[in-house]
Amino acid sequence: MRPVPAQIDLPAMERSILDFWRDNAIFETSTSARESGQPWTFYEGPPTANGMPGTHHIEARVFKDVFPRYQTMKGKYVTRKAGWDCHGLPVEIAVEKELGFAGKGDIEKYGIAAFNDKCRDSVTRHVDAFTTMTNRMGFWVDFDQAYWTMAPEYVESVWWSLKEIWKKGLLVQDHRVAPYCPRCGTGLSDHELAQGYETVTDPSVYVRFPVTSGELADLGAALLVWTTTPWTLVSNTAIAVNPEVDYVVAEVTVEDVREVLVVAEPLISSLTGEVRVLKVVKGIDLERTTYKRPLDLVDIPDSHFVVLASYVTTEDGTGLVHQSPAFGADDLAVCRAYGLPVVNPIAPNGTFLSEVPLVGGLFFKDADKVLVKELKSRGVLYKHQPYEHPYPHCWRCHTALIYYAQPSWYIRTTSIKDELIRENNQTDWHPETIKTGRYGDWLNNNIDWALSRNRFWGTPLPIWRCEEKHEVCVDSLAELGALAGQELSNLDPHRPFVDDIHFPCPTCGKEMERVPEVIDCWYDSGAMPFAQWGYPHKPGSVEKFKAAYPADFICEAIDQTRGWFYTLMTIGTLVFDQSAYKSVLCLGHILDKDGRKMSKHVGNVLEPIALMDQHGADAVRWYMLAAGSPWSARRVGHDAISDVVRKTLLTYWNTISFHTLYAQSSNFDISQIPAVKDRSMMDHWILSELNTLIQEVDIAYSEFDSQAAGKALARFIDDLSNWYVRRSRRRFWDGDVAALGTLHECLVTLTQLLSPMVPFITEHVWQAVVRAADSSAANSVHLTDFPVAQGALINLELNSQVAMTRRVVELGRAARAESAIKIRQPLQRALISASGWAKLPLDMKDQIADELNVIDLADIADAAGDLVNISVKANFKSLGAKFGKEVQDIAKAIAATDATALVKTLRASGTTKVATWQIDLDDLVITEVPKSGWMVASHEGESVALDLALSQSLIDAGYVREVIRYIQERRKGDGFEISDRIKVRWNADSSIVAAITSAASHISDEVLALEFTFDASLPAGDNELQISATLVKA
RNA sequence: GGGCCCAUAGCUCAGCCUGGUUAGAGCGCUUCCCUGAUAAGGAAGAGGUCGGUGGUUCAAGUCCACCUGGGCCCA
Repeated sequence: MRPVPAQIDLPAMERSILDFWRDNAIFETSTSARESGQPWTFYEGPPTANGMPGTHHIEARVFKDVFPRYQTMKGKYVTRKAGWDCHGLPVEIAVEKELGFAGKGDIEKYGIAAFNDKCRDSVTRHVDAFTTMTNRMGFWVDFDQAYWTMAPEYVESVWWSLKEIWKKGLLVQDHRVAPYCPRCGTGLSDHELAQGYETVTDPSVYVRFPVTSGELADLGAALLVWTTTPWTLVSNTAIAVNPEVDYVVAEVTVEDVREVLVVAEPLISSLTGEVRVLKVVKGIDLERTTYKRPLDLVDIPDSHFVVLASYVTTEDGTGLVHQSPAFGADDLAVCRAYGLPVVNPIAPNGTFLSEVPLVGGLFFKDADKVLVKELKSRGVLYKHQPYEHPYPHCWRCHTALIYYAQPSWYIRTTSIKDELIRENNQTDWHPETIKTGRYGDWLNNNIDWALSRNRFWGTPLPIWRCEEKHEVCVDSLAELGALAGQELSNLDPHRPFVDDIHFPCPTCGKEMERVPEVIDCWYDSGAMPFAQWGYPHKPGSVEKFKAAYPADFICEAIDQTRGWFYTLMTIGTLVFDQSAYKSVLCLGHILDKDGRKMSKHVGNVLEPIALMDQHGADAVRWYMLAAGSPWSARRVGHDAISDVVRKTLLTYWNTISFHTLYAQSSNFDISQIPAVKDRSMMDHWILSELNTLIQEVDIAYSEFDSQAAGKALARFIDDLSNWYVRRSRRRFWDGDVAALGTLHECLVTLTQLLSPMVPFITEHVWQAVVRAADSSAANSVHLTDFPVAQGALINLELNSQVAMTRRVVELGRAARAESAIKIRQPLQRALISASGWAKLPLDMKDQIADELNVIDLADIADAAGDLVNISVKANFKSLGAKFGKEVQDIAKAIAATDATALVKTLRASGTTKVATWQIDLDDLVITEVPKSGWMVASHEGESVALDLALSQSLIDAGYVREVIRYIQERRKGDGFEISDRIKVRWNADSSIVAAITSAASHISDEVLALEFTFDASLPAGDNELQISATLVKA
């Protein structure tokens, strides 16, 4: 067995393990060896390669690593194909910044081909950084087979799926309301939008909309509507009310002028004057009520009635919201549901179309003043006041943005809502609350997927159109080539090259050209289950796809609920009528040590490689997996990481080091380990705990609960190190092969159980300890099978007895500390009170006596008799269940009763009456402590009492312990090996010489002395008993 | 503005589903002990208005409502 140093430099060790894995192709072997196993499918959510990796990337990647490793050990065939998300606005923005561009115009001037080349370069650069970090952290994923969403075969696969959707009629062009800068003539992304909010003061107007049908019309009522954008009234199409809200029809009288207005009941205060409520109507009952619009400047057919919309609130305004679908996303969605037309009287430059009366040619914002005046003159303006609110402006030119309907391509996901909900119900979410919570809500309120982007670096939308609006959707370069009558199989399927392909319309013969948009890059990543194989075009892809769909496991952070989790499920359901994954682990985010989100701007980002080089990748991994709930947001800092390392990983390491120390000195040979039945109770206990642990960890891993696995493993490491090893030390000194063998077996299994979480240190241990002792062991811990629990070795009673033993020892130590008598000083006896004490095996009682350095142990009940003080307390849990609200009175009655007599009666007869209540033993919490002369420690009904009386023989025995300890310390200080035999000459204070001399042979045995000679000429030692000694190797 | 999640010791977190009267663990700090694992191990102490306010209940960290702060997603 190779010697294992007591200290370990985790980062250095990890580098050598990385070399070992690479040189011996361990990852490749771990999967290829399982090729005949049942597949267990993992999908890698591709990181967007638009920036450098951060510590939050480690988080998801640790979880993506640990469960595939576990499943591999369980015999499953788990391939792990890497992937890179290459397209999208973030990449474009990074490149624009690099080139110093200020907008889309600059890109067009620069040339789309050249710009896209730059994007491609940028992606490649960042992929390298991700690869380095991924390797360093020990995430096993196959980079050689990685899919790239910008690869031609990937793009063609995406095209194929889009055509499938298009053929179903679910990929259509429609309007989309998006923020738009009328000066720059461009839409803005959300990201850009966030940078440009400014506080402005707009006119807010309350306007009357007279009802023209039904009972309300007979009353002469008008709907009262509030808006901060009077210019949108030109295109008023409908009025929305909340179906759940109560609306009042109120008669309002001001200076003898009387009118009837409708507002939401909670907002009745928006009415001024004398108000009399005529009736109350639910919003839902107002549906389709027609009204006369205040302005009739443009033609809007088949409209102007009340619609229902749950987004309408009663926070401000009147609870009736005017709808202008060209200028509001909510408005558009609501009006579309009612089949209302989208009328847009504003030109792309932000001015009203010239043919619009009154405001034609005016900039939209400037029209407000004119329109308010007009409303006033028409007598429909009820109130008018300035309103201050944040409003988005263009971050480049500070022009007020306009929410503006632009043509956009949609996937009609709303039409498969039921299927999505069905698939979601069959999905195994971790944590479960996401299924019905955040994600379920999102599906229930599903809106169509706005798929297109007016950008450059993305998968081009494969739709060609002629001027007659005939459409062709293309599923591959081959199909495109056939249509265009040219060989295109080597065409780069990106802009601008695909834009250059034109062909005659199959329907009318006119020339077709591609629509200008590219698609949302979220579609790219959501298409990875099939596109990673180039399905269905690439040879072999059909088989590969079928074997790996859907995934057994995916894992990302919580922000992916509307990102990848959604696009995967949606595309899968659209194309294959089945979600792309069965189980999904949804992680919380990583925050900095103060609970703030990590951002470059704040400067609190932890650089991942530096973090791992400081603490070790295993340390960071263990922290991510086992500290705190994976699904809650968690803080990460240096101190937090080094804590968990010390506590768990170094304790594990110390145990390994201890084992090798004694295994080496006694030539430990695994073939000599005795059968389990021939081993001691301690061995049986730790093997019982070990097999319990296997079951616990197996279940935890299979349920994706790394925290539970980590907790169980940490507890076992503590049991092993701080109880089994500690209590068995003498056996290790003696080279007891049963003890060494048991510890070895525990460490082998423990190393395997730990290996998915901390693959480096466990590999190191496997090589240095396991393979060194057993030439038949696998080449790597990661090539082993997951341990199988032996039920026959689990003994729960033994487990709980040892747990009790440890609790009693803890109490004893507390009493010792309190008494100020050091543990080296033996005591005559201790009294124990603990349920189950009588049945405790002698072995364990001996251990307690040994730990506490006490000669006799006795049950408090037997030994103490009247020496015991008994106190009782009401057990509210059991009393509450029986007597309900009377418990307080019973508790008082119990407190007033003589405790000793009460317990005596109860112990004799099992039940008794306190005042008028019949109670039994379970209704009391009994604490027994000895009376004076004893040192007592108690906790939760268990007590240990120490007899502090010291006889001369006890004191002498204490001296002997002092001498033994002194010589042991000298052995270590003088640099003797643990097995060296020595000769000792000693001296000590004259008062203790006799006691030591009479214990000479015992002392000699303990310190491995062949000679133990008193020598009065030695100078007195610098300690309380003046002990001194010289040690010579024998 | 809306939805969801979170808030417990100086720090990192259990406990909450299923309410029970002394709220735990680890780290850190102070003191002490043990030592043939020693840059380890053990004990004690200090440290908590369980984010706030109301409510339900004999009893609330735990259940309910609202509020505050943080996070995520969406506007």
